[in-house]
Amino acid sequence: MTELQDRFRSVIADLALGEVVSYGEVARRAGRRGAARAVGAFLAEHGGDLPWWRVVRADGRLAAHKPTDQARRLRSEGIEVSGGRVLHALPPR
DNA sequence: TATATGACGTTGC
DNA sequence: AGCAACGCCATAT
Repeated sequence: MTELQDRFRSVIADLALGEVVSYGEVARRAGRRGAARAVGAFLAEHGGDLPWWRVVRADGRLAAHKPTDQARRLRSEGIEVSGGRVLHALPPR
């Protein structure tokens, strides 16, 4: 586990219930602005014990591989999901 | 070193 | 809204 991965893990582990952030936001909070893809790569192997479902794309779309599972988990936390998108927040900027 | 890849992001058409 | 190009960062080969 590299130090960068450790920071990613920390940021994601600290996400509160119902708190949804983008991959880019996670990278930013970890001090690696722009490393959104790296966040995805990290979750791909060490995402087992982390709340990976609270991480979505910048436009609100859900993760590409397990969208249904993610939608189910998000809804169980009170977050509205429709058309594979999180409505709640994430307005374009 | 160099190239390819992907749970991404932005911009422009 | 949807799509295609790039750009970007870390890894794997």
